[in-house]
Formats: sequence, structure tokens, C-alpha cells
Amino acid sequence: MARPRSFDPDDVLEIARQVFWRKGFQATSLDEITAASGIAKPSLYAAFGDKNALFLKVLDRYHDGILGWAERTLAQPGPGREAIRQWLTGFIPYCSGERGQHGCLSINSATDGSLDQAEVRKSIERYNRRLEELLRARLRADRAEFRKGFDPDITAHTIMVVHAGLLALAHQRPDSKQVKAVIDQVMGLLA
Amino acid sequence: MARPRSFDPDDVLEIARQVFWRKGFQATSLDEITAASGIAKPSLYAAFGDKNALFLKVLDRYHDGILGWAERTLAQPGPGREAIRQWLTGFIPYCSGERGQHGCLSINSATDGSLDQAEVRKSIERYNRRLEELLRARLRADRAEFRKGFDPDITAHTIMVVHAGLLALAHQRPDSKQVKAVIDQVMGLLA
DNA sequence: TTCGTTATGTACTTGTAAGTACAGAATTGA
DNA sequence: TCAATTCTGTACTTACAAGTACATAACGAA
Repeated sequence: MARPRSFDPDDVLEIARQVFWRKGFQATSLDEITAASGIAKPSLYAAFGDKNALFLKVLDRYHDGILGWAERTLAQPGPGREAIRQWLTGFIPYCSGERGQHGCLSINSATDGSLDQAEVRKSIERYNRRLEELLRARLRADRAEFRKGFDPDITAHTIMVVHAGLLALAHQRPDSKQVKAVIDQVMGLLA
Repeated sequence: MARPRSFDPDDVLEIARQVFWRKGFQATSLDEITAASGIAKPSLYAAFGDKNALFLKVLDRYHDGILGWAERTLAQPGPGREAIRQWLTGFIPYCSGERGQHGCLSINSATDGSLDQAEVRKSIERYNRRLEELLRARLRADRAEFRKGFDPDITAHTIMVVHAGLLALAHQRPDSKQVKAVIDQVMGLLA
């Protein structure tokens, strides 16, 4: 037929993710992505569209990755409390120390005023909604574990808030013990 | 002596804050600030230095404003629990609805990878440290209100996390009732 | 091998934003 | 009124990044 692509789009999205994550959308130039990936601009444009479209693909991929992991973790057997604790605990490496310094790509994007594009907002909203649904479903299913008057809907949202807060403060590189202590304390709400 | 300044620097910082808050540091051009303020670039440069320096002044001013309010609120007489609830409740207008859509300038800046300048980071760190100190001091002072085994240090940090999370998720314009419900639930940790 | 097709790389255009040179305006002190 | 000084506005330079034109390379099919 014709000349085949010389690169795997997924590899490029992975590299682009790293650059966007480190520097943010605005401050990342396509030249940096071409430098990091070795792919020239016309190929990037042909494969992904313009910078906005490329970023959106990166962000969607990022969301899908986290959602997949959340689905697996929150579906595990045993007490719902432990599933949720394990889900939160899984974020500790991304909320503390060196690795936490860039926080979460989704939250970084949500707080970036320059990304007011409707599609980015929609992607983030869908992601947050889906995550909260997973939490809520598990809390509802296992509500017998919890005290009387326990409200799974509000609790799911509170956990989302804590999760967002940990990742927002991750840029300060807190100690992982401190993050763990917060999680432990918040787990007290699941009494 | 010489020709006096034709504008009040504080007014300009206030206008610059609005623009930076809405669009973020990178995406804000000085031309937009000159348009919004009516002050030409050379005057801005003479008064504030370059774009980074201007932003830093804006951010410091923002931090000072919130810290001043926090000091007043958290120093009020009565139960510490109520002081803290009032402090958190005061953020509701900035965490919900239309007004919440731009979140918090400090958190937006903390999550902006392009703002890796050491001074911005330091300003944010100082702000967070000071805020947490205020909470911790009040929780320690009133620890008699709380249950046995209550840990004011961890609790202060948890409240910081919740506060950050509410302001990070503010960009989704949640309903103020939902924000209030989260605050109520978290106040349960101060039992 | 040759043709049609699609990818690639170089080098360009274009737009925009940061920062500044300079001439002239506004003020106070003499 | 003049002089010294500092501010202001216009218009510029410079840098950089987004996006693209175009010639060429690499493939499969016939």
C-alpha cells in the first residue's frame, strides 16, 4: 500500500505524557516532544492532530490507566474498607517524596486555567465521575460493614476530596509517613 | 522631585491577580494586564520587575490576604471545633458554583509545572506551613474538647488536605450543599 | 521494476509575547 | 521660569513556538 509508520503511537503518547506531566500543557512545546521522541512535527500532526488534540489523547490515556487500576483494586474480594484503604494506599508513591513532585496530571490539568477547552474539562469530569461511582458502588454494596446512619454517597465524595487534596499537596513532596497517617485518619470515617 | 506615579501599585496588583487567577501564569500575557489595568508595559516593568516578579508579588499578596483572614477566624473565642468549622465554611463560596470555577490561586500555582521557580515554591510552602501552624496551634490549645488519643498534628494536616482537595475540585463547580456535607463529615474527625 | 500512496525531514511562514529604546510629559525645587 | 528627575506611551527588537509546504523516502501491489 504505502509507507508504514516508523513509530508506535502508544510509545509517543507515553513520552508526551511524561513531558506534559513535568512541565504542564502551556509550557510544553512540540519541539520538546519531538526532541524527546525523535519524531518530527509533521508526523506528530499527521498522527495526532494539533497540540490540543495530542494533549487530549495523552490525558484520556492517563485517565484510562488509573481507572483500570481502580476498577481492579476496588473490585477485590473481602471487606470494602480494606479495598478502599488499598486503593488510597496505592497512591502514596505518587503523593510523596521525589516521585510526588509532579502530582497528578489530571488535577494539574483541572487547575490550569489555560486549559479551558471544553473537551479537556469533559474528560476530567468523566474521570472524576467514574472514580466516584466506583467508590460509591463499593460503599453501597458493603454498607453493612459500617455504622448506622452511614451515608455512602457523601463518604464517596469525601474520599474523592481527600484523594484530590493529597495529590494537590504532593508537589510539596511530603513524607510518605505523613500521607499514610492522613489516610489512616480518614479511614476512621469508615467506622 | 520628579513626576509621580499615575497609578496605585496595589490597584494594579489587584487587577493582575484577577487575570492571573483566571488564566494562569503562562497563559496570561502582559498585554492582557496592560489592557485590563490601563498601565503600559514600561510602567509595569519599572514598578514590579519582569513577569515572574510581578506574579510573585501577586501571589504573596494573595497569601497574605488569606492568612490574615485565617488568623482572625481561628483566633476567635469559643470552642476550637467551631472556629475551625467556621474557617472551612468560609471557603464554601470559593469551592462551589460559579465563583469556584477558578479554584485557589495558590493551589493552581502549586500544580502548575511551569512555575518551578524556587521563589514561587517557597512562597507556597511558607503559606501552607503557616496555615497548618495556625490550625495545629488551635487544635493543641483546645485539645481538651476532643476524645482521648486525639492527635492535633495529624488532624491539622488532614484538614489541610481536605481544604486543598475542596479547592482543587472547585473547578468542577460542585454544589455548595455537597461541599458543606463534606465539611460536616470531616468535622466528625474532631469528635 | 515501476507506480501509487503515505510517511518523513528540512526548512519555512506566521503569530504572539517578553522585554526595551527613546522621545516627550509631569512634577518639585530653585 | 528653568532645571533635574522620574514616569509614560509608542513603537520597536527579539525570541520562540505553532503549524505547514514541499521535496523525498519507504513501502505494497501489479
